[in-house]
Amino acid sequence: MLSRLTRLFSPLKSGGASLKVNATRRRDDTVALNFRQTEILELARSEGRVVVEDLAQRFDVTLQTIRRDLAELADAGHLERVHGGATLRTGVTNLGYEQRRRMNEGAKAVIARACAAAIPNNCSLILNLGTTTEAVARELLGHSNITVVTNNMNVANILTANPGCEIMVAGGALRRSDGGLVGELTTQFFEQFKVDYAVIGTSALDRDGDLLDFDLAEVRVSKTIIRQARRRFLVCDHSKLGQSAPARLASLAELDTLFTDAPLPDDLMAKCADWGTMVHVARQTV
Amino acid sequence: MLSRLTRLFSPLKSGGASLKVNATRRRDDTVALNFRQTEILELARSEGRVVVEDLAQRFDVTLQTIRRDLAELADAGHLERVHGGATLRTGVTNLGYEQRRRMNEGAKAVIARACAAAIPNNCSLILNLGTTTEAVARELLGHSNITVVTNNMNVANILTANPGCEIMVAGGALRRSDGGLVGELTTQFFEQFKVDYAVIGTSALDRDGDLLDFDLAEVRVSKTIIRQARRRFLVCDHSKLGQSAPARLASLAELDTLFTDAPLPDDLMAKCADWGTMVHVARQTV
DNA sequence: GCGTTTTTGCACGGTTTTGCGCGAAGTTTC
DNA sequence: GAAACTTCGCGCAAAACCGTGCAAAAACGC
Repeated sequence: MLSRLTRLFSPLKSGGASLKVNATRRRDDTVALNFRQTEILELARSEGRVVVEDLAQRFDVTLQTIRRDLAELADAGHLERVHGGATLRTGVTNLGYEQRRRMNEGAKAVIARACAAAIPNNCSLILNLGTTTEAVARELLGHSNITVVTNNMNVANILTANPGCEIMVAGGALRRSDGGLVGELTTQFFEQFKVDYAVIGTSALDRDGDLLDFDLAEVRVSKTIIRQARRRFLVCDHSKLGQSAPARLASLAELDTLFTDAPLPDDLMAKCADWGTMVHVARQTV
Repeated sequence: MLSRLTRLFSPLKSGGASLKVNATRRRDDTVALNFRQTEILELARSEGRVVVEDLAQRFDVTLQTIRRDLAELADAGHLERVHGGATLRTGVTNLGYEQRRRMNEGAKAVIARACAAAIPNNCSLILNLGTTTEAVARELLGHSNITVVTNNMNVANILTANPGCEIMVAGGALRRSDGGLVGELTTQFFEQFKVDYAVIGTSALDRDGDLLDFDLAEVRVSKTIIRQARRRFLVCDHSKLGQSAPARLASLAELDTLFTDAPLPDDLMAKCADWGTMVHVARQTV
């Protein structure tokens, strides 16, 4: 812990003529990053963190080389070095949230990929709160000429890496726990838009096909989002199935497509067929 | 084969002092790229980067030739040379902002400290764009029970570390270069608030006491911020003095206090006295 | 065709980057 | 709280990469 703080307060040493720098120095004292460093930064931006060992393997270089890269990126203020790797410097680091993000990481990724594949270029969409919608943002990094409206600061951060994406951040009260913007003002903000697609997540999906959540303020925002979109996608991994939460957000009946990673129970499947809600079960591509 | 095609692309070699440049020089001092260079540039644009070795193989020329090409493309400002190849200039990294943040780092810190000292606990305030206002946010980490409304994502990130601070993020279009939220929607958002203090920065402060900036959209937002606050603080280090920028944001006359790090010229000082604008010159504490 | 200009290839010395070994610092476990 | 294990940073030597001068080759103008 202390080590992290020391790091924050040590950039003075790089202020003057720093010695061996593994990247070419420009006139203006900024540094042109080499290939690997650029890519590491991209990775960090999309994943939120990078691990020394993984990077070494990925680029087929030794650990020392990666460490040098990370040290430079940290010096330049782009990353924050931590034991074993590096993270983005964004302050929104909530332990519980990080944990939730890692849960079913693989499942979320395949769901997100399927969802992103259903979203064309040249369109507008809303991404709301949730770790799965963040995964969708990551999969949208390759899309071009899209406008994304979001109340999720993490989504906004991720999508800055995509120059072909205009980002509109919704106003509102910032929730520290997950970087979410919620409240009356957020609702008002979304009311000023009408987009082609909405991608929403949920805390729970019960047997009746109802989407449930814990925070009433968040639910109000989500309801508005659903209202302001032409097509509505739900991204939701199997762990949410059969769970419960106090606030009702919507019914699957109101949505166009559900992207998930495991087949629904037969009765729910039948209901979806009734409602005309498509169900897309994404499969792990080994 | 390719070398023969090169011919086709080297017109107008009309004289001028010929340096040793591997591309023909035109009257207007721009350079006509040869066939290979054009294609390299295209490749770079589509791939994001090019590798010396790959290019040499692709064009069936030696490494030196490619290096010469890249050197020229870099000279012309089209590419950024890095070890082993070259990347697009507008890479993923938005330097420039980092750089600005580091300029006069010390001065900004003392200015920010003075400004934060003038802000009590239990109040509401707006922090707008600018690296100096970010410094203020850092100095506000110790305050308690404050509400901060901001259109600066960095400020929001910084203040998440202060649990005694409610953060309201303004909605709007996200500007990648500095994490700023600007535009009509941002203005609308601020119009819904009335706060105790506004802390604003500026790109330039001229001899007439006018605050100037480059981006008109940003200026509109700033004007609104000034209107929605009971007391207005300007934080502005000495490097901004006497600078110029196209858009007029406000006059010192409209502000309550200026926090800076060097005394103003006498005439401007007199004007401030006239206007009742306090000037607080913060001193470096060794 | 012949002189001139431009471009390319080759050789060489200098610079940057990388890998390796080692002691120090940090993290985990019991 | 101490031992076992990782991870880290640094110095040094090898390897890869870079720029430059010079001569051969190609293309051009007339």
